[in-house]
Amino acid sequence: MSTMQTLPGFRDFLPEQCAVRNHIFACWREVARRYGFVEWEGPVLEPTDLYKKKSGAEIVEQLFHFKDKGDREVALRPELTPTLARVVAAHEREFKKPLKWFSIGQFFRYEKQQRGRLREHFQLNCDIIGEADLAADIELVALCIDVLRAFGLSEKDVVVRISDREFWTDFFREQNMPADRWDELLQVIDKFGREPRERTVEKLGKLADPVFATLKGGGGNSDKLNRLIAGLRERGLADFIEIDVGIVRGLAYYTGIVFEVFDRAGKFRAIAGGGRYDNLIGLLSDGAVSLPALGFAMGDVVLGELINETPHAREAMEKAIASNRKIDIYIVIAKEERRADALAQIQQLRERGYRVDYPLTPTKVARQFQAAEELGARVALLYGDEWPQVKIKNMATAEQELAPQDRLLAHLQAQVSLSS
RNA sequence: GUGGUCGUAGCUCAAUGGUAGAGCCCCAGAUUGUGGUUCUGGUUGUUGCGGGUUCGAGUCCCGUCGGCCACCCCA
Repeated sequence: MSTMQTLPGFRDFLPEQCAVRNHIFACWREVARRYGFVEWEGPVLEPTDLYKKKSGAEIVEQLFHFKDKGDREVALRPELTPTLARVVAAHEREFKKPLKWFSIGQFFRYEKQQRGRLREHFQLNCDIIGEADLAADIELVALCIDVLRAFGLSEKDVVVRISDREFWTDFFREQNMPADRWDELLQVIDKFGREPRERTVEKLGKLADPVFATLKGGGGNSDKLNRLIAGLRERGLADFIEIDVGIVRGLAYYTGIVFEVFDRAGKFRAIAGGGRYDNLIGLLSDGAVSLPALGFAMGDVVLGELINETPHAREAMEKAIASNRKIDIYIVIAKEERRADALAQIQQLRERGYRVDYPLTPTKVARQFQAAEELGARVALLYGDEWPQVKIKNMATAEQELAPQDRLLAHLQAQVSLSS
């Protein structure tokens, strides 16, 4: 393994990729705040037991884990929910309910990488804690949809498939299945469609026929799911959702509504997923604190791929990135004798919030204008023989005017508004 | 973790078993202080790495590392 390359599944973020990532973060953060969520963060490294206990075997087998120098079994976090549950259990009395928290962070798993699945990725996590009412589920799904819409994705591009684990546990109860087999059966339903039908039949036994019938029939008779649809219809978001009782999700801790987001074309992996986990906080705190909770996560990798291949979303992103990258003013130092005067001015402009760049070493004027162009400067200020006047050039129109250097700021205010 | 496939300059790719190349990018010039154009010149490689076959290997064989695809799994 060469030290010249990244570890498999890890990425370098060169300026271009970093800009993409930051654009994604900015949209995530902006929409979460629009919904009144507040940002928090937890540690990247946790005791391995935190995940062994509650997440289910699927995740634990893929943990990036090792022993630290204190002989502790530790793991890079594969997901945020167990951390959240722990934090909330410890601090819940400090906050009014419901908590509406979001977080943007990096997560890890030790798995052979493939397109859309690396060993490291960034996720938006949005959680509501302390509200058992379905209104919270509706709010959360609406938030998830609005996050996608912030990227220019429409109901033609993405779909939220929604299900309810309670729908299945009620069903198992009716079928007189012992409760200790429910998790296992849910896993079988989760895999339905991904493995041969005979294997599913074999695993389900006498339950096979009724399960198939239910999957085919959908959740039409579920009052809860119908109320959820109605809630989203009221917000004008119904076109984004579909009821699909085949959605169960791999994690063991979900208890109620669960959902996953996919691209309509079915080209990519799941873009986001989440659901209700009313028992997890109680489980992790050994019953000390019991709070209903729900949340979803959305990763940057699949989302980035989808944006890239959805023309209108891609254009919107490129436009946002381009305008964010631009500087406001480029200082052309045409005569080195004026460098000190130029630097004094640069300092003032920067203090006022302008994005300003200039050549660090003596450079031909033509090259300096070229740099101004490439950096996206709206104006260039030329320091040279005109001193104590400064030549102001509008880069878009190529128009030039002279201004006394002590009145430069007033002249600029008319031409250059601050980049945000 | 299993199987398939690929690996040549920073990038995209050429090269019948016979001297490793092109375009782009980057850097520098085209005599005086004005822009994504043009022209000229320049840097860049242990052909992923290690073995083997051969007079001779980028090319064939084996191994290994890495990428991609499928399976597994999917936060």
